[in-house]
Amino acid sequence: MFSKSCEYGLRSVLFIAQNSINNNKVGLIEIAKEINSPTAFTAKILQQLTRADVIESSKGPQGGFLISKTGLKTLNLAKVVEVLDGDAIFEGCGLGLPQCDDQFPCPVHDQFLKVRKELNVMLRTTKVVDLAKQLDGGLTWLKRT
Amino acid sequence: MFSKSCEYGLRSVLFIAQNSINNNKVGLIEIAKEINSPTAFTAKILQQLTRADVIESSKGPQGGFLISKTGLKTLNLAKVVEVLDGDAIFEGCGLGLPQCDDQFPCPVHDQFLKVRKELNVMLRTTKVVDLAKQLDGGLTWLKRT
DNA sequence: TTGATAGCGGATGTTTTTATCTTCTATTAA
DNA sequence: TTAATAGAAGATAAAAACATCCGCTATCAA
Repeated sequence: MFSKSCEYGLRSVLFIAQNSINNNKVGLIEIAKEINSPTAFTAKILQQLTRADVIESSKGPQGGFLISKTGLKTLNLAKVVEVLDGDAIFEGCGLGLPQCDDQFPCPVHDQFLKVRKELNVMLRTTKVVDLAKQLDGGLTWLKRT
Repeated sequence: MFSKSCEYGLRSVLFIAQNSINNNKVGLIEIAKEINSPTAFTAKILQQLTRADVIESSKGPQGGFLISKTGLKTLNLAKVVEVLDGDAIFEGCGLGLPQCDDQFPCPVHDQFLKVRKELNVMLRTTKVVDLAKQLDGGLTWLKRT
């Protein structure tokens, strides 16, 4: 469904969000360890998310990553996916045809339009902060303890 | 959503099905040309589909690919996707977590379960033969003429 | 002010996916 | 029976995705 980058990105964002709720900044090493991802690769992804203003970073000792209170209010899954995987999953033709649109639909156009729309709505309406709260409450897991 | 292999595979199957409806066998060159795919790569994909009994092939002059009448009756999109992309799209965790299940759900488990289920139902209930008929009737396109 | 820390950015390496090339075998028709 | 056709299969190559390494810069605390 998503690229590895996007999976690591989503997991990172959720873990950072969980910590930001508790006013806690988290560093790269801790993030990679906690979401079980390759450290250096995760660093690249966090850089992308920082540049896109999805998360904030600070350098130096006691540095790390966080999501601001205002950021938490609006951040949804779609934004993270968009930054890391682009809009292919939202827009692209199911059969990979470049010329497929409503006027010249591919054979699976209608079927995919419906499913993709549902995915889009789900990603757009699912707020990171809500998932982070469930995670913090022990209702969901990023890693088997 | 799907790999390139799977996209080419689905397009091939639909084109072969359209021809099989009209009792027409089609060769590799024609398929690749008609669905706008790299010929040699498409050959590999057709081999996979042949081995999996999704399509049938015959060698030599007048050889080519086809889908039998009985095959057409039952073939759906899910089968093709399964052969070429495996079941990751149906089963895998949205965040790529290996230990994610109903008992230890990841933060997006419920949301993805729903979307994935819809995708699964859509792929299983969409019959290749019906899409092929629409294609044959000029209602949908695999290639802009 | 200086040393340690931690993120940044460019270069590099590995693996997987995508794609091609070549040789072989089965089939058909003349 | 033979020449041409067309798919099968293995080796090879190119591109993209995944991942690492290393020197740099900003920051904080002593």
